[in-house]
Amino acid sequence: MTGAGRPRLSTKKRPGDTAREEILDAAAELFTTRGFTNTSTRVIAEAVGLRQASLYHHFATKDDILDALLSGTVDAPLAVAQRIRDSQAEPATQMYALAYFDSGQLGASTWNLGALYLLPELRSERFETFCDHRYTLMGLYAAIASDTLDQLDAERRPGTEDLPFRLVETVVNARADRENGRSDPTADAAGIAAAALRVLGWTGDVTALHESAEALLESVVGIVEDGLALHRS
Amino acid sequence: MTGAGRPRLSTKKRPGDTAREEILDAAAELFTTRGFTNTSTRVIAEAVGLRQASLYHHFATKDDILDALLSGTVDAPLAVAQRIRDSQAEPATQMYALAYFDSGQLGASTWNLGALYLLPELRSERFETFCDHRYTLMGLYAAIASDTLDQLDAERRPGTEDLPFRLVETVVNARADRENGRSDPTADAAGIAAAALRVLGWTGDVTALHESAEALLESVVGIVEDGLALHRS
DNA sequence: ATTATCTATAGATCTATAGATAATGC
DNA sequence: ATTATCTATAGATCTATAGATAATGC
Repeated sequence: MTGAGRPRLSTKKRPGDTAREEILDAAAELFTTRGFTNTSTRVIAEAVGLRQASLYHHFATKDDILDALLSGTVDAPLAVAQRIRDSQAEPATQMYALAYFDSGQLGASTWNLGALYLLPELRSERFETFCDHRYTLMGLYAAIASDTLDQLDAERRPGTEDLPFRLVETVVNARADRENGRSDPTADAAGIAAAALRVLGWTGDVTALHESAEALLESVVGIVEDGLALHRS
Repeated sequence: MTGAGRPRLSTKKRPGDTAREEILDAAAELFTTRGFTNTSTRVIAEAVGLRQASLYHHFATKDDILDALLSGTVDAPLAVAQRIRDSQAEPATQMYALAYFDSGQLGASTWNLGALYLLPELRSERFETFCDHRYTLMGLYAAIASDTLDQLDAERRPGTEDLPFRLVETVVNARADRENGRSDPTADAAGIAAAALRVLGWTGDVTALHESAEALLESVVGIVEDGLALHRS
C-alpha cells in the first residue's frame, strides 16, 4: 500500500488508507476546532505530515476539502431517510427512526462537522449540491412529520413540521458546548427522538415506538450501507 | 453631533448615533453574511465609509468588535431570565415567557448574530465573559425547565431540561436557512415557546399559558430595559 | 488641547502554480 | 511512464502601528 511516488519526509500521522482520507481526517479536526477560514492549507498539511503544496495533488482547492467533508455527513442520512419514507411503517415509527438514526450519527461521529453547517461560505455556488442534499433531507423530515401530525390530528400550528429536523440539529450545538468545557447532561439519541415526537404532540408510550423504530432501521440501514459502499468503490 | 475630529472623506453610510454604532452595524451584517474571519477590517471600514486604520480609534482589535456584538445579544435575555426566575409565576409560565421572549428577539434582530455562537474563535480567553453569560442563561433555562418537570411529575429522561434552550436556539438555524433562499414556514416565537413546553411533557392548553406569560413579561421587560439603558449611559 | 479622522507601511500571513525529484509499475 | 511527493515562489492579501492633518472646544 506504500505505492508509487516520492516518499514523504514525515512518517504517517493520521488514520486512513489513502492520502485523501488522512487529509480529510486532519481537516475535519482543524476545521471544527479552529474554524474553516482560520485553518490554512499549511497547518492541514503539517497535521498530515506533508508539505503544503502536496495537498493540491489530492484536492484542487481548499473548498473541495470542505465539500468532501460535508457531503460525507449528509449522504448516509439522506439515503436512510428515503428508504424510511418508502417503507410501510407507521408515520410515528418513521419519525422516531429517522431522528434516532441521525442524532446518533451526529453525536457519535469523530468530529463535530455539523458545526460547519452555518458557515456563510456555504452560500457560494461551490456548495450548491451539498445544500440541495441537506434541504432534501429537511423536506423528508417535514413530510414524515406532517404524516405524523395527520395521524395525531391535533391542532396544527404553522412550522411545527420543521421542528423535528431542528431538534436533531441541536445535537451539534450541545456537542460544541460540551467540547467547550461545558459539562452537559445532554439528551442521547433516544432522548432526542422521543422529544421529536413530543414536539409533534405525541403523548403515547415511547417504548413500543423505540422497538418498532429499531426494527425498521435494521431493515433499512444494512441496505443503505451496502449501497453507499458500492457507490464509493 | 458632527463633533470634533477630521471630517470623513465619505458620507455616512450606516445607521447609528456614534461611529461605534455604525461600525457595529456594518460588522454585524458582514460577519453574518460573509463570516468573521472572512471579513477584513478593510471591508468593515469601507461599509462604514471610513479608512481601515480609523476603526482602531474605536476598537483595539477585531475581536473586540465581535465581542461587543455577541455580548449585546446575551445581556438582555440574561437580565430577563433572572427576573423571570425570581418572579412568583408558575414554572410553566416562566418557561413559556422566557422561550417566547428569546425566540422573539432571535427572530427579529436586525442581523442573525446567533449564527456566530458556534465560532471556534470563541474558545479563546478573549470571549470568556461572553461565554460565561451565555452559560448562565443556559443554566437558568435548565433550572426553570427542571421546575416545570417537577410540577408535571412525568418520568424524567436525562438531558430533557436542556431541550427548551436548544429549541430556542434553532431559531438561528431556521433563519439562516431562510436567508439562504430556503423558504421555510418556520415556527414563530409562540410556536417555539409552545414546543418548548411540549418537549417537557406539557399536554395542557397553551392559550392560558400564553396570556399569563405575556403578563409576566410585561411586568419584567420594562424594568429590564430601563436597567440596561441606565447601564449603557 | 482634544478628538477623529487620514496616509503610509511593516511584517506576517495565505492560496495556488511551476517545475524538480524519487519512488513504483510495466 | 506514472505517480506522489518535494522546493520555491508569485501575487494577493490582512492586522495593527506610527505619525500627519483637520475639525471642534475651551
